[in-house]
Amino acid sequence: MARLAQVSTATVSRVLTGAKPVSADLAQRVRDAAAHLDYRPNPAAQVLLSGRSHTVGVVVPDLANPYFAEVLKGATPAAAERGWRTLVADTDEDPEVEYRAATELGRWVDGVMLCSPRMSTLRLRELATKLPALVVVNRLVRHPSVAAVLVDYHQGMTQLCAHLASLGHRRLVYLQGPPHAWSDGQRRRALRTAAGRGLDVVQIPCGSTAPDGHRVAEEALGHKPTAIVAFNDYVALGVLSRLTELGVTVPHDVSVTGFDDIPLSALTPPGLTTVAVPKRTVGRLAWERLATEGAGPSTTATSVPVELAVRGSTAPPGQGRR
Amino acid sequence: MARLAQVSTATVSRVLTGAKPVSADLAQRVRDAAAHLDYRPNPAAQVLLSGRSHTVGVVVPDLANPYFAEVLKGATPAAAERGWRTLVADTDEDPEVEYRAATELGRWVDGVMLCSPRMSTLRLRELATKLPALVVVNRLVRHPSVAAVLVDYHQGMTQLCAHLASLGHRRLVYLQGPPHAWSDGQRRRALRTAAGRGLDVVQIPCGSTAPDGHRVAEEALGHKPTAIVAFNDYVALGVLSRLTELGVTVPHDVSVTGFDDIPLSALTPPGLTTVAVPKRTVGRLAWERLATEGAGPSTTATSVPVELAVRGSTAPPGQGRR
DNA sequence: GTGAAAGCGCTAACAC
DNA sequence: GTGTTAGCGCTTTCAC
Repeated sequence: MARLAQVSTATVSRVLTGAKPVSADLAQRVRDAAAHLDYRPNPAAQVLLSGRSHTVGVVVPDLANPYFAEVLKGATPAAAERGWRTLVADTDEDPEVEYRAATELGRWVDGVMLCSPRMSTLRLRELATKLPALVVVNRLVRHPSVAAVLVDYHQGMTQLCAHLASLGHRRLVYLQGPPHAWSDGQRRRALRTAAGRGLDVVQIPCGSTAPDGHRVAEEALGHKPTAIVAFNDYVALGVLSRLTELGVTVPHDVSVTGFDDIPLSALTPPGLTTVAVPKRTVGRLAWERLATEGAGPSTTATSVPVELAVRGSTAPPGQGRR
Repeated sequence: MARLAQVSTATVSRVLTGAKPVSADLAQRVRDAAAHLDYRPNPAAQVLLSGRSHTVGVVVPDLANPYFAEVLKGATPAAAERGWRTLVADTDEDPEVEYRAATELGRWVDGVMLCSPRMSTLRLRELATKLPALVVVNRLVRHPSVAAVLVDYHQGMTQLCAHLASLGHRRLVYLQGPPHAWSDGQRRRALRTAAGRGLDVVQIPCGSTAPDGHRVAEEALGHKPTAIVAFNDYVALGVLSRLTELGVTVPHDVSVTGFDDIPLSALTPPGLTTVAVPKRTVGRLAWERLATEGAGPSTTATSVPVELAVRGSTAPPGQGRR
């Protein structure tokens, strides 16, 4: 390459990085040769020398969950705009895999974006000291070097409860999310507050997928609620399916709500009442927190607002069961 | 590190890689020091030296599509078992982004897994010469250095048609997938054969998502089919939603089929008749083809069988519309 | 069985 | 403005 252009390797580097001025003549020769050979600097050598890979690692509990896929679709293009890559790891909801994936990624990348981590706070703090930079999505971590982007689940659930209460609902069943999910805790905190205001809330363990919702729907019904509040939309879809099988009509016999607002939610008759979360925005913001690392104390968490989306799956109760 | 253990860096390397025998005494000192410092070899340096990153790049058109998320969940653990990483890129169905992503990944990784590529065959061949190794999923490429893993969509669609024909269906509407999708071509090839055997098939452009299916369902109905054959399950779910809105009963008024067998398909009443594709197996096989690169001529494509899954969304036609 | 040293490809510091 | 050189951290000769 340098030989073809008859210049030193340093000159090639200067032309390609634009770090120092090079005479027009040489610069052209270098560019011609580079184009001719389809030459690109070896990334490994660049990383070794600079210690920076311009890559951010993204760790998610489950890529098949549309929520995280969307977060990724927010983060990746935002990063690409500045010439950064994203490297994704799926942990299958396993806290141990999560920790290992983050640690290992940390050796390659300049920063890690940890989405809805299931690991303990202790290990999370450990990670903070090991990784070059860390931003956590959907989990509050009090640590000077950990940035956080938080969706306001508490506010969303509060709005959902207010909506149901205003329709006249008094008895709800809440289908809990995965264990150790911070976002589940936020939702439940809001439910406790709502319960203090006269709403009767039964909670049952469930999960985060449609099969989970399908499985527990009948049990939920056993508690005679007027509304079933699912951890997220995907779970709610499973609930709706099961209710249909059971001959229970929504919202006539029981109301159902979700959370997140995935594409199917608007379509599935009668339309799922949910809380819209700007998922791509979450991804973009998380990337930005990582990119502007050091531009200020990261102790403040970025909060992302949500919006109630009322559709056909909620209605006043009390028409009674058939 | 080497200083702490009072040995040369070469000895450290030999202990850690296990390349050459080292006396028990030294080996223990090295291991202790490594554990104490939580030492790990710098990956960039290893890559620079060896030219191998033990990383495979996976390029998919859309991560939000459960299909590709599942393929990934097949490939990643299989690769991890051998100490390999996967690096994922989402191209948003854009052939240009796809080419760039694969090319750029190729500089980092030891091989690229290109899933359902939308780019032209010409560019695909170009890629083959640029990349260290290439396996293509769901696309037939005749090139000596390109391995292929193909799902037998043709066979699946043939079975689906046979099933519908045996129920007595004579007029179908097929909702086409994304342009340039090889798998769509395979399905259509099977449909043409079926058409030659007396099945009347109307094809209309659609896409690969639930909103796509929702959008075109009414148009499909306009062709007065007794069955609607969707490109995939996700599309079919959109169709089912729209039909419900329109007061059209499945399978009484019209039968509906999907393809792929995603988790929701089994749940959604009345249960979606579809073709089950072993998605994780596809991912695993693709990884294996990449890993055993050079272990033989890659000109033969690996074919993955599929299986018809009959559920409630298909039934004999002819009860007529209400 | 062990250490010293070369060199992977690149960029920054240092001559000229 | 340009070339020469050192050195990023590792593994692999090559000597001993």
